Amino acid sequence: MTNREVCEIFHEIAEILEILGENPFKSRAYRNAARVLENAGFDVQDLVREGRLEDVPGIGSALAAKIRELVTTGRLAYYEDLKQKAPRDVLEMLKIPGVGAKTVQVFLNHNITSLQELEAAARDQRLRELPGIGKKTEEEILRGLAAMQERQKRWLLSVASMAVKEIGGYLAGLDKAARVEVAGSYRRGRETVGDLDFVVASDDAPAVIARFVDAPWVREVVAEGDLKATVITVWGIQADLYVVAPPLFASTLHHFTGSKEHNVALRERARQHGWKISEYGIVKEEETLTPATEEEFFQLIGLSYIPPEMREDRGEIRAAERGELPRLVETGDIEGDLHVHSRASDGANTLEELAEAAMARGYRYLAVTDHSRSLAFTNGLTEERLKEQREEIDRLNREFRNFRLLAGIEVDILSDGRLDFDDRVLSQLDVVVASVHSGFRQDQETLNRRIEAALKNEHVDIIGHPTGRLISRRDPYALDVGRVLELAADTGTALEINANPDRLDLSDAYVRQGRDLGVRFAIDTDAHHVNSLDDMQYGVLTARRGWAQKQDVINTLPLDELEKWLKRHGR
DNA sequence: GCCGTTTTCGGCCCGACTGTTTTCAGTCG
Repeated sequence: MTNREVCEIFHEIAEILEILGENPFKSRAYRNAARVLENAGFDVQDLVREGRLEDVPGIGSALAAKIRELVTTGRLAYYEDLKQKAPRDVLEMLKIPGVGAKTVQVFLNHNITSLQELEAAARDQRLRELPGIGKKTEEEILRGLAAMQERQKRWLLSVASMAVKEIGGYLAGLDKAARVEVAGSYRRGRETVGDLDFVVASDDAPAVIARFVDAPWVREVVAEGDLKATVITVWGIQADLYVVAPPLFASTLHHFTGSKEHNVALRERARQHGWKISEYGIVKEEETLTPATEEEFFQLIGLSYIPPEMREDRGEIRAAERGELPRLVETGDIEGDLHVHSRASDGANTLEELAEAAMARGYRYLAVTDHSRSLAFTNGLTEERLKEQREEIDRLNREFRNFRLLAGIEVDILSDGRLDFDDRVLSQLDVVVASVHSGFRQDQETLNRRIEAALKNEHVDIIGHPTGRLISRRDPYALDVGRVLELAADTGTALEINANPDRLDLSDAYVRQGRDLGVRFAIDTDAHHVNSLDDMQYGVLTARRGWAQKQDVINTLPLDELEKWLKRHGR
């Protein structure tokens, strides 16, 4: 029983309790405990073994007993009972927009106990007979049922980014908009976002709202009020707009940047001091303070500035109280990219084009790391072709000033754990990235052996996309990542934060875990085209979400220090 | 169900929008 499995069960229990009309604070307690476990750096099984469950804030005697039962028997009688009362199909009803626990209660009281029955009742116009439900709600439910698949979708950061540029540009162009900022999970740099939130400062809210719902990229207006509006865009992604008077901009921006958990924790803390926090500012002793900036906002409540990427209630508030927040790595710290492909394997560009693009981005170096021979479908390089490429790189480097192409390889970690080139070949290269591209379905033991062999090879500098996941398309390999992190800290091998928005691998949570162990990272784009060099921003966001600092990331090093690191790195 | 410089009992984050109501509950972020 993993942390994640316990969390899922707790979340489900919380939903069932709400539908059953139990004490709302009880379901909150389950949710809260689930969230603590999700973000925890520990394994519940260890805590159970060590009898330390109750030391975890949010877990008292009752929840501890339930976790113990789950971990030791794999089942939970209480949960089995609850499931009888509200089967999964009923919980699905909560996913319909506008339908919450109270509405589901009404359905259950009128013998509507499945999505099918719900749809039938709506079609027969029987729903509108129920208390608190009218014609509009009935229609909304029918629409919601039809769009359920689509609406649950989350969007990759790269897709959201395109929409943000368009919408942000449009809003910024409005006369009445004094300030425009994107908020929400996009601003926090989450790997996927469910919708987009914009905050605009204006003295004329109605005018801004009117232009927003009337924009050319609006497909459907979901809600329209005096201060906020919600639309579905032509790209399918939902966009929310909040318009406030200029003095309230910073408070509102903070509020809608979230996360929800961060906000709740912050308000809870404020309440303990006798203050009150809302999007309208901070109330201290009857006086409402409206900070001009987010920096001032945090200052007013006795905290140092918490960057958006850290606002997840994962310990950032306590760190800010103590002035112990890390100084997160920034895009401007990046001196070069250590994993890109050229035309020699499956990339699109020549070495010159790659070098030029790197220099245009202010980089001091770029490692060309084409695939190795065994990846035939990528036109992987043989030893001979690798040698030719090295010669061309040497020739080009003689012409560059303040820039260096590094000769590298993305060497395949073969199914049996050997590398695709022997040590003699690898030792002649500047940078060696080792990655798994086959045998994804092997068992955990085998996969760990393969990666561990690569980590222990003294010529390997970086493990590429360490867990192999593709966001919302392919799960990670069955890897014990904890063990990989520990070994990487030991051997001094860097782990990649692959910046490709489909990968973001390592993920933010693993970065955080690795950082605490002293792992070094390389933020690489794995670009197959010069345009993808710009993906670096997503990798940096992920690193920041994992609390990584400049010194945790090897490609922030100036060239001479990087070369020293590549030669030694801790061995 | 948790928790305690206000508490071992009585609290537990805050406000806008919508629809169904005639003053508010439910939902959402």
